[in-house]
Amino acid sequence: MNKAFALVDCNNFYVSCERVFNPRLKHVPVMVLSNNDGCVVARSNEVKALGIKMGTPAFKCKKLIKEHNIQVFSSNYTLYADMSHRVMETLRQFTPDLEIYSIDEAFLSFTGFDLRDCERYGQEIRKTVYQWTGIPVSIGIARTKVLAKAANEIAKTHDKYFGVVDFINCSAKEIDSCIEQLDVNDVWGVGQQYTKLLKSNNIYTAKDLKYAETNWIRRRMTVMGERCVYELNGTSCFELDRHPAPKKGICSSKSFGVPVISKNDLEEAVASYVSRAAEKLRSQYSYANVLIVFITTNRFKRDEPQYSNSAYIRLKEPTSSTIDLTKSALSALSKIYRPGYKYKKAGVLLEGIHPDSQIQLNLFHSVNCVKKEQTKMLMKTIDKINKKWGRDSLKLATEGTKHSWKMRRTRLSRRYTTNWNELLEVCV
DNA sequence: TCTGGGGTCCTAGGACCC
DNA sequence: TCTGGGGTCCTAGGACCC
Repeated sequence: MNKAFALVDCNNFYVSCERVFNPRLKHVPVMVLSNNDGCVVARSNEVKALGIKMGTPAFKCKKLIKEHNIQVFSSNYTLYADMSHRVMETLRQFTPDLEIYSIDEAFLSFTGFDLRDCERYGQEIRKTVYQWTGIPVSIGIARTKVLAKAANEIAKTHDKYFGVVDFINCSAKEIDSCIEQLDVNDVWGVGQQYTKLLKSNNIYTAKDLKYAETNWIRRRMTVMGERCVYELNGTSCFELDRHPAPKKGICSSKSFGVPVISKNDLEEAVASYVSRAAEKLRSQYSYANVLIVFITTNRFKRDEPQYSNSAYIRLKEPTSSTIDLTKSALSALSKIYRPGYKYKKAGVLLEGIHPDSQIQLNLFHSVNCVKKEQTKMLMKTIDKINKKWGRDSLKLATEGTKHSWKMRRTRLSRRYTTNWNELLEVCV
């Protein structure tokens, strides 16, 4: 059967989340910053119109913020994650056959639907998501994922389509004239490097790429590039990924709000990051046997002494215990820590990840099965308590309590949907 | 003063195996 | 003078995504 995909993408997602609970933000310029209030990661249309690019450091747009009274927010991931969940659950009402692709995007399978009605389905979805969650979305519908992405891009940038672009009921000629307006950089899978390469070879738009020579594309952009060209031509190469595989690598890292100098502070931070990573590891029922710890100074401060290093540890035995992982991480940190530097960032990576049902024990390492079982129960209990009473209700002492290095979030909105003390107040 | 965080896939090359 | 063929696994590096 011919496949059909709809890509539902939330418009300016983080900004839209802020607007749901603060109507005063409608029709005024709004932006959301990354961790540490560092870079711009979400912009309302008004901010986009001012020419502020995604990823711009906040301090570089200070003047524009003041001039245009841009409303600025720190990232409120608790709120965004909960709103995302609500949007996805709403989409699930239309079909259980969907892939949650990112915090603000999902592919829906329309295969088997009466495809003459695509446009109407799209409008219905848009209306319902807005009514139930307050989040505006755009929808692209096509025979392949890459084309659905392209249709979505067009829906988002041209008001005349009212948020839904359906390529399935378009002729090839109509599709061509649409994707001719799309910069090749806006094609899913074409990033900065490939854009440079393509443009220097006279491939400027999505349409140019569609008709490019596939052998050349394969040679220069690997098999992924070739698949992308096929998808633009309507031949589906990427399936709906309904059950995402467990992660092969888990990373937890963050920049510090203030430069960190003391080893003790660094240890606290690393222990906290291990704790986050181990939680993620256990939530997908896996063990890891490789741990990497890295620390680095602020690379933007050229006049300050620079140092960065990482330590790789192959664990004697795979584990998911925060206690075991923390011990290894701290001994790794000791090896690379050098006093006298101003550290800006630290992180922990877990690799060599396998399901906890397929664990390879070490022949030369005595196994204390009772202790193993006890640790497993302990971790389970900690996870349960933290789930019920909030993150960090129970943690290792090594993680510290002061966290003087924690990230800066000076413009944080409330956790309107997940915390009783932060509910929206309405004055009548 | 101030520059994010967390992932994926593909390829080439080396070590090693029979 | 002559030096196989066919694999797997691992790692590093480079591209991409949101």
